[in-house]
Amino acid sequence: MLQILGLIGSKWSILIIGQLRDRTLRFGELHRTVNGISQRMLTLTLRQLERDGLLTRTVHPSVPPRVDYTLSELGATLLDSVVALGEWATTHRQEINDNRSRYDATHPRQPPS
Amino acid sequence: MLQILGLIGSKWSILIIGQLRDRTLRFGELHRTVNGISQRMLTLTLRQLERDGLLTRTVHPSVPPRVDYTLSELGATLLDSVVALGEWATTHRQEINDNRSRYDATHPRQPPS
DNA sequence: CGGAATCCCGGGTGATACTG
DNA sequence: CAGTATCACCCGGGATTCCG
Repeated sequence: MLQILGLIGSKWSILIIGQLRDRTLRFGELHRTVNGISQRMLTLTLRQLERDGLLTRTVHPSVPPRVDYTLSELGATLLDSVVALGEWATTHRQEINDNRSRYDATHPRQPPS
Repeated sequence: MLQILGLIGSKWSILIIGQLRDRTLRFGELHRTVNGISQRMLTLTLRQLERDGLLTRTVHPSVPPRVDYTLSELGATLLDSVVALGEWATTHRQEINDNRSRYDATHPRQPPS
């Protein structure tokens, strides 16, 4: 259970699954569309998602190489929840940032001596 | 956006919010019901959730001390997504574990020399 | 193009002990 | 009971370089 949540927990997993919502994407396309992810983390996260069977990895034996990533059926069952999470984050982003600012203002880290 | 997802991302956040689904809990109760969390991580995660305004922390000036944690309105708006995620994890737990085993069996870490 | 390998740092996390 | 403090470690994650 903890491991399963750990998988979902990765913000990168959420973003990647969100990107594959309704289309197949290549490695480079994911790299460009997933904001701020490094090549390393993209590779590692994709491997993990593949291992868990949430997406399928298709290698086209061409030159130059081409690798496609598509949500599996299992991955698709996660879509609704993931999309909901993403929308929640977008919707309440400002509110949360405000809360953080207010909290930080009223809870000084180093109580003034 | 990334920070917001990072917040949700924590498996502990998901589990804690799930526990507070329909009731107020004390620190010790959370410690007992959230499987495998250390006291330290429980404290830190609760602080973070409080900072973001997802839950409210109420200190009762009694002896012994008593601290109650309750979902805020904002936190409640996350409930549906979080609960859905939890149910998904429970439902597909076995399937994912099978996928992992199969993957590991067919993708040796050290290719036999 | 789509990785794998290596180096390296910061911080996330657990264990333990102490406190109001 | 509900934390805080401290130490120590592991690993998530970036930067860089090399490969098929």
